[in-house]
Amino acid sequence: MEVRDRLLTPGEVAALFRVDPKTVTRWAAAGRISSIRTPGGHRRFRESEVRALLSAGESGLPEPRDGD
Amino acid sequence: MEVRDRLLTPGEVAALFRVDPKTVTRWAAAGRISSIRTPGGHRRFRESEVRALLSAGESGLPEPRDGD
DNA sequence: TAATATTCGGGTAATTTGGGAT
DNA sequence: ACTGTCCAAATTACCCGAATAT
Repeated sequence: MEVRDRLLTPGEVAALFRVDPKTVTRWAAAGRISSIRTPGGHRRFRESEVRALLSAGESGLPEPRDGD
Repeated sequence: MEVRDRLLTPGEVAALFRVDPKTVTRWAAAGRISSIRTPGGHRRFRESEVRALLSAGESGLPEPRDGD
């Protein structure tokens, strides 16, 4: 759990998952992904969490890890 | 193996292979093709892997599998 | 301050999922 | 063994105007 983590915009997260930015907003509203709120009400997402979710697919093959 | 790879939707993969989207889902469930899951449960596929599969099998010989 | 792009909200189509029967 | 179709439920995409970000 990194203390210092780069924040991604809804548009950036959407591009990584190949979904609409509004879909990312729904994930945050449903608690499927943690989000930070700017004072203006816009959402930001932790890059480490997003990358972890992107790697958590079902491939049937072993996933490479740090240190391999 | 790039972490950041374009992702394709089940419908797009199905169109490329000229099969029903459900068939693509079965390939993913059987581990024949790796897939990423969105937090909502929908599948995404790596474009590089799909193109590799589309280019494979040009030999005219049957593909070796477990049990052959 | 102004200008542009993005991200709010809601509402309604389209797509995907999973199971089951053919 | 593999694929295409039918179904209901869930998820996602696209529409708008207004607010926020840079």
